[in-house]
Amino acid sequence: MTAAKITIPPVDQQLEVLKHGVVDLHPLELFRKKLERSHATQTPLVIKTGFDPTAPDLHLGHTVLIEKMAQFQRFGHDVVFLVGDYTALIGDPTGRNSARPPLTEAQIRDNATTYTAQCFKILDKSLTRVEWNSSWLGKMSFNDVITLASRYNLGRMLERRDFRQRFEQNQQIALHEFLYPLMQGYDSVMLKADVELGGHDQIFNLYMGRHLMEAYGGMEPQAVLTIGLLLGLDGVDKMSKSKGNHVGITDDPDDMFGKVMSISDELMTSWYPLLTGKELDNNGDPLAEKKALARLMVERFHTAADASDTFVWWEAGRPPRNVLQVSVPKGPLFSVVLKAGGATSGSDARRKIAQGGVSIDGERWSDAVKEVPEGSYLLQVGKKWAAKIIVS
RNA sequence: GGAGGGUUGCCCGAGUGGCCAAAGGGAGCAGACUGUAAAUCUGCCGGCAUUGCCUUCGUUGGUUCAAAUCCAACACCCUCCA
Repeated sequence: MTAAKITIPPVDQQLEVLKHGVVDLHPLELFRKKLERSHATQTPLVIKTGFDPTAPDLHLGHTVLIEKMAQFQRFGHDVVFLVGDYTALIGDPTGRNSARPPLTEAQIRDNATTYTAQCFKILDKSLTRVEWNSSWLGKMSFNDVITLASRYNLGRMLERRDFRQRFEQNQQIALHEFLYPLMQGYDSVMLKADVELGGHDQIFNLYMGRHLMEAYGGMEPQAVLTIGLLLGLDGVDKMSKSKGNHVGITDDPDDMFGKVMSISDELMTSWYPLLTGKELDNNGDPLAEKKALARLMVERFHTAADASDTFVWWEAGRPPRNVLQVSVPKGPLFSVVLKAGGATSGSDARRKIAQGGVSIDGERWSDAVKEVPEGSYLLQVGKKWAAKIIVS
């Protein structure tokens, strides 16, 4: 154990922090008992959290969970970042109404590498144990799989809402999808997990871990702890990269700031406590609160300097950055816009011009075929794009 | 093995012979407005082009003056019965 130097504090001190933001902590008594034993013997608990490397980047939704892991870590526990590289071959059916397309092993490798690197923006790398579940799942024989599968039954599998719905609606459920929860549960057996953390939608899979730990030779089952899910920017669905409603933790500062600024006031009330661990002051100025949150996020995943830089940029009305210098041949306006990179096609350029989105040296041009004379200008297309052009 | 349903633009989804570059929604883009990249409103939303032209509705071929729409074969997907 690498965490041996940290003193594990008394139970109540830990519980107070660990319970914050938790949706479900079950069974509480068992959890308490584990903490007590751990404190008494100064033996870290094994805290398991699995991540599916199905998309290459972590987003704010993941970070809520990772923050929770960090809390356990600060209390001296043995935090395991489990890369579900093998389970990713199947794809978690959670929340899905159809089977996921399989990923190639190479994709999974790449994704997992960036995942683990990104999570160390929050976790202490030296205290984090990274495990890959292919290291045991990949070695199982068909016999082992049969044994595993025999520990559960169809009826209980169909208790799970995703499966039941798909089953009742006559949608396809590929047989291997049933294996997913079993595999995730088996990970807990192999890790001898004391606690598994997950998003609240993972509840079925987490309980599977408890079930299998008991089924495999009567281990003490893990406690499960679920976290509220962070909604996506749309305020409707859970944040996910595939829905495109996410804030990636590698998003550049401007983008990150802007995305946070775009959320509704209503969404703010659920985001704020999840991301800051503090309650939102409902009497505060909503705009100022949101700017503060946006700034905090940039600071957390970039630097304080980035955060203040972005803030200044935002307050200045978001002038275009990275104004490139481009040389373009003389010609009609639409072709200049296209060649300077301000439009994706000639038609696109014409549209933008017609709609009043194009200006040269601050003056709006509306005639797409008017010749731009030789010289150098500042070309702006829309509010976010600009280039210094040299027409020759 | 048998029966049936499906494949439309970035996504979802109408469209069953001409009025279809293809309804509607979402996303996106431009503009207006605004405490906000929220909400709302307006317009755009295949490509080339200074009137017009070219390519698109799973693939290939066919019928027709004319096809996303009809026919045939093929591919892929799904459902039901066994």
